Amino acid sequence: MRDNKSKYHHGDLRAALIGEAVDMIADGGVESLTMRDISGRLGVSRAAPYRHFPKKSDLLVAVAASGFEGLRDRMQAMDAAAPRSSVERVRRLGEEYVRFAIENPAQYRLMYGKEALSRQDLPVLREAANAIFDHLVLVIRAHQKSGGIKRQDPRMMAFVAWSSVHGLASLIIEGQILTEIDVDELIRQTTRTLLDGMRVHRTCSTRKS
Amino acid sequence: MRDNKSKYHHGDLRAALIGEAVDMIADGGVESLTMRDISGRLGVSRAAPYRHFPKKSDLLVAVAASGFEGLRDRMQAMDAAAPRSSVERVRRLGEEYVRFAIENPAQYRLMYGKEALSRQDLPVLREAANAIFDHLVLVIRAHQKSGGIKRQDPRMMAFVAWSSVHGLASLIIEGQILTEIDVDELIRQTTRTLLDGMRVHRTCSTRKS
DNA sequence: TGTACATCAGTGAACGCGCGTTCACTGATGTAC
DNA sequence: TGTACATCAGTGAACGCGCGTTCACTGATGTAC
Repeated sequence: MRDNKSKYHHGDLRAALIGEAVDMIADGGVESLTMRDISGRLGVSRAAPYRHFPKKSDLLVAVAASGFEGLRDRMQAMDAAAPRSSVERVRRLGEEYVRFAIENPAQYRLMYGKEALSRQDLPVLREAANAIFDHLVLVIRAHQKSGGIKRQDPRMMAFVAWSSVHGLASLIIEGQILTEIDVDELIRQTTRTLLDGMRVHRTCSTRKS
Repeated sequence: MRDNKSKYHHGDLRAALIGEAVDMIADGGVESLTMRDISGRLGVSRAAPYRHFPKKSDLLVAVAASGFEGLRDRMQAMDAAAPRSSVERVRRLGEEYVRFAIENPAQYRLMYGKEALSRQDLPVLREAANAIFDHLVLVIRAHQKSGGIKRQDPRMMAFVAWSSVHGLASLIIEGQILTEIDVDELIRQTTRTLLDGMRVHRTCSTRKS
């Protein structure tokens, strides 16, 4: 594409920048992404990116946004793949979430961290993140209707579930899990504990508070 | 102390640096901590800190270390406060952990994040972090002996528990929890769900896998 | 179909800033005699 | 108790680097007639 063309006009520098940025932060984290470096890698002058992203943070926002899109697509695809029980839906959603984070650690950090971006002020990112959370709420609500789960505020329960998978994802990403631990097994145990904990406990369980 | 003394020798610049660094990252995050700025705040020349910390990262390590100490002390104090049931011990430990993170967000991020520090290579920090994790394992083991909990690898269960509280702490710290949610209630729900999920489920529960 | 021209996406060099860190130095302190 | 001297913890100025970003510019593209 770029070979048989004059190189003066890149073709789709905007998309190329986002793609390269994703690769770069995947390799060395957000702090390794510099405007000078990314220009060099794409064989373009240092000023060129500024045609598409007036500020560096705008590029980072685009990277985060593409991350949210990717995660949303994966979760929706997973959920639409086959008709399943509501337990199974929640479990698979959680596991897919963790898997995404493991596969895209730096991007995940960018999406849910505070460091590089002030997500609060950015409606675009806010909506993207909310869409994913809302999907979780939806599935949990369905699980509640199926009857095997506590009838509490589904948003509250969604936060509890999110805490669990987000925490697991973070610990893995940040290298806090000891090597001798089987990560796949840990993921299974985590989702299972979560689902057991959300379930209605009948006569045999003595609740504390 | 510094008033009635000559200001040439600071007295305990090392400790003052750590203290001021904690304050600075509490205010504006790790990225707001600069060697120039911290010198100015302590009324000391820019080169002075280098007498005590040859590199900036050494100061950050000290800050993280003091964070681990603080967290460890709080957890041990909480655990030693009064004789309690093993459920209650696990619950309180979890809640105290989250509370520490909420009160010291930037320091917490420094302790368990990868960004600023490469904890892997630093035996000091590694041990400090392990001490805290080991305490959790200890309490979980005790809870297992009391009988109301699954008899799985306690380290695995500790990771599941840690995921839960670390995730909750992270979400709160990073501002991901919607304002309309009652955070205290969320903390309670999270620990309760965790404890319920770890419990042995008898006849009334149909386990999946 | 050919030409004039506005617009757009690049170039290459440079600016300016903030940062970590270093340097030769100097004032204060502790200790041996 | 007083003095000589090694050692330690500061000073103040500067170096050098990498970074985001800007500037006047130029080549390519699309469109009206």
